[in-house]
Amino acid sequence: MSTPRSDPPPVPATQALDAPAARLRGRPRKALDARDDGNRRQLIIQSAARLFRAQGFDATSTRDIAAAADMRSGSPFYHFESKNALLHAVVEEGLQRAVARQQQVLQQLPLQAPPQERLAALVRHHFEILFGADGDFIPVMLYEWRSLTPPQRASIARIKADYEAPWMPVLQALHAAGALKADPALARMFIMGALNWSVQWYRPEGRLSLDALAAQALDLFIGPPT
Amino acid sequence: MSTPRSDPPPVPATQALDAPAARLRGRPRKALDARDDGNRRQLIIQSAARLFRAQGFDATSTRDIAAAADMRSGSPFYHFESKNALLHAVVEEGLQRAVARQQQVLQQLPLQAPPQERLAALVRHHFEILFGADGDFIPVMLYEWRSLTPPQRASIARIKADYEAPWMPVLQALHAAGALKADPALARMFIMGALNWSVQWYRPEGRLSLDALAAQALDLFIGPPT
DNA sequence: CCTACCGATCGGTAGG
DNA sequence: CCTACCGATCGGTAGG
Repeated sequence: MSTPRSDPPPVPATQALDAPAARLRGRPRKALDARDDGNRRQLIIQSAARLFRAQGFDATSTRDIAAAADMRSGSPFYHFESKNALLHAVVEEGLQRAVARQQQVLQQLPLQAPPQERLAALVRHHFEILFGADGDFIPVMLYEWRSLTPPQRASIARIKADYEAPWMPVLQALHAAGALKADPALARMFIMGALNWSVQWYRPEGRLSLDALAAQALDLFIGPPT
Repeated sequence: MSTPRSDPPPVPATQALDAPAARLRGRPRKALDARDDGNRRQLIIQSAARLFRAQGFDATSTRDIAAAADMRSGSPFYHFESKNALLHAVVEEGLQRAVARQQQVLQQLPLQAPPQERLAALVRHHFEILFGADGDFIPVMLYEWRSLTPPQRASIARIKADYEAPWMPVLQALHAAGALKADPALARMFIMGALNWSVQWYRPEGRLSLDALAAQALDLFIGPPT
């Protein structure tokens, strides 16, 4: 009457032995598009990001992740050394994408764009990172920073600095122009905090659009556009 | 050679039986000030708050808490139904204290105090809550909201509403006076987010005082005092 | 990448 | 409030 100590068997548990003649009747194969690629690793990262965001790192078991990626419980460890290494991969990948996309956004601005317009683009893009299509990665970083090991944190902090760097000259220009009343370095911390905290209360499916959200944030920090 | 399955024995493990004559030579008594009060429960809450903040709710075992409160592993369950009930108690107690102290702060303001001064008091007090003497409770709420059960969240949300209520008339007055450029309801979310996020980066032992921190936040949101 | 499993830890409890 | 323990779960691994 005791609970089995090992993983539950796969769906069809008819023959236990892997007799050569039974090979083709074994466990159903994965869908073709999910096999033989090198993107099993990506699938794990994607699944982990979603679960880590929804439930938290500690509350997500590696078995949950394996199931979400359509694998058996031990298989994520073929791709990742540890659960922590997987968290690191999620955060690193999300942050690298964010840096790349932010650079694109900034390059698409007119060369002479005023700092107000630059800040608007940065803020709007930041909300996109938080709530857009693959918007699980950065919230995982925001929530689970504590779960990274110190060396992992150092590794992530370097990429994070790349993300934050472009904000400073913009805030300094706004401060010099009198549009920003606080010290630019502290303003950056407060502003990013205000934006990041929105993952706690903003719901993209609600009435308020991301554009309107960004406009209100800018109103608060530097007043309405002139 | 296997690890013991039960808790490690108390420091002196000489006699196993509780022979009446040996009563007075048993396990050392707790310090007098920690005994016979009804405040063992408070000690557990206090210890849990500190550990939950430092390590997170999931990463803190009830054994850690028991040890920090100078008890054996099962004893917290004499005072609390479950680990979750303990988390709820921590958050509830912290929030109730915050509401009470905030009311005091507001009552000490001059009756005719302008909204700028009122917001300054609210912001300054909020930082006090986050970084002051027993500053573990509210950060636990901010970090571990997800770990509360839905009924617990509803219970806490009611007290949270009491805490947040006094902010709205102040922000509305500032908006009407032209000092606050964003919609007051959204401004409240952004402002509290900016303040709350500071637990991620501000260190009270650093160069920046809480007063200076509050002044900078006010500069950002409504400009320098006139 | 799966099978079958280990060792550790954890929340919680019966009984005193 | 302690003792002694249970059942479940979890991260991770050897071997194929």
